[in-house]
Amino acid sequence: MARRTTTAVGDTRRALLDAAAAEFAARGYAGANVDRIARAARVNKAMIYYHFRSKAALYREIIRDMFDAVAARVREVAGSGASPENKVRGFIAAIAIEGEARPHFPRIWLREIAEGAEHIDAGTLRDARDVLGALGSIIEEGCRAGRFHPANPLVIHATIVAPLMFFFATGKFRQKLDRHGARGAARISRDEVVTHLERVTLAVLEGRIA
Amino acid sequence: MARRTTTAVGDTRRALLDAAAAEFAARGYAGANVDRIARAARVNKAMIYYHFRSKAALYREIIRDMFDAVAARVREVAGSGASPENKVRGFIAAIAIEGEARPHFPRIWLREIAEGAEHIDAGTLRDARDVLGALGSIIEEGCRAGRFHPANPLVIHATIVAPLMFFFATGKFRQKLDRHGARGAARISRDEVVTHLERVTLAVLEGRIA
DNA sequence: GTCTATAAATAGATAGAC
DNA sequence: GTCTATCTATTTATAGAC
Repeated sequence: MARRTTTAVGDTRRALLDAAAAEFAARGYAGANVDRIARAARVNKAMIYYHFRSKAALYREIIRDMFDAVAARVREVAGSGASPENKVRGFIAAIAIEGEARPHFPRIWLREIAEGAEHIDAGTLRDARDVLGALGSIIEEGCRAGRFHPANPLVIHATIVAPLMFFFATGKFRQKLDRHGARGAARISRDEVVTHLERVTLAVLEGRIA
Repeated sequence: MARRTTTAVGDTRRALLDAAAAEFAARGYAGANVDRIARAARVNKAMIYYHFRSKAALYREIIRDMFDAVAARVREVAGSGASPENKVRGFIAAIAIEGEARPHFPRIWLREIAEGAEHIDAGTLRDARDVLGALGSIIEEGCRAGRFHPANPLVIHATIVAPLMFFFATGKFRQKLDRHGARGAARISRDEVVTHLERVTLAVLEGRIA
């Protein structure tokens, strides 16, 4: 019997991580409240300090998990045997899938940008660098194969990642706008955005823009 | 003599607004500290409650100023006699100019998105709706003139505004990345981003993408 | 691993003199 | 309009029992 009567091992930890991600996304690092996190996780507050060391350490762990997942998926795409075109599609999908799988990631990501990556540790910074590097190598590979024109990876990165994070993070905002006269602001699908980004990015890289 | 010996009328108010914008950008609404704002403005803390009513009211005023400025500029572009193509260029320029003129705007904008526009009053919401509406009418005008293909204004908006705000807000982050192995992350100009967005957006709207 | 109780610091806000 | 002093509530964090 590997389980307790009511609670599985690690449940408290998981519940805290989930509740904390929601709280950090909604209120930011400084605005987040450990009491509220504990209450939402239906766990005693002291457990935060037992399982993690501090509010800051809890936050860093959440950040690290998110960026690790994105970086891993992107590295996998870049290292695969796919064509440069499909690697670009895979890159866009990687960001979209991870941004969607972790409902609080996009909002936390926006806040970290605003904060100048202040709460980010060396490993997470390496993740960010790797994502950018992977995109750069995909572009280079396409250029060597004579299928892509040279382009600044930072510009391509910004025009893919920013709209995607923006889209995922604006769910609430768009519903509010919809109710206030911007008819249809809420009616837009994830696929519409992804397809648009694929079309545009590939057109740019393949020099299909007059 | 309309001035006092040392301090012009309204100086305290202005100093507080500037210091507060910096504080809110760096730490978010909940994380911002009124003591720190007063200290940075070299003004007594009680002045915040005299000139504004509360921390919340001070924040709302900053938000309103920023979005009013953007909306005004965008409305001007949409209502001008320019061609649809130049109106699109004007729209992109409007966002870029205001995002650049108010150094704290992009980071505060990112945070507001993350917060689901919680601190936003009705006037500011109207601004947001008008910006989206103006872009929609520019696209419609281009379609009626047979120069644009139909496109979802929300998608076009996201692919313009998100990368621009992202670019302006990531100044610090990109310098950090640059020092950590992402060679050239800091070496990218505002004009490079704006030119890229103009080219891509017009190519999409004019159906010049295969 | 989990709980109660509480310490210690910091926050937003105001009263009242000048 | 500006300043000092202070009130009150909230917050992170820990000690210690179970």
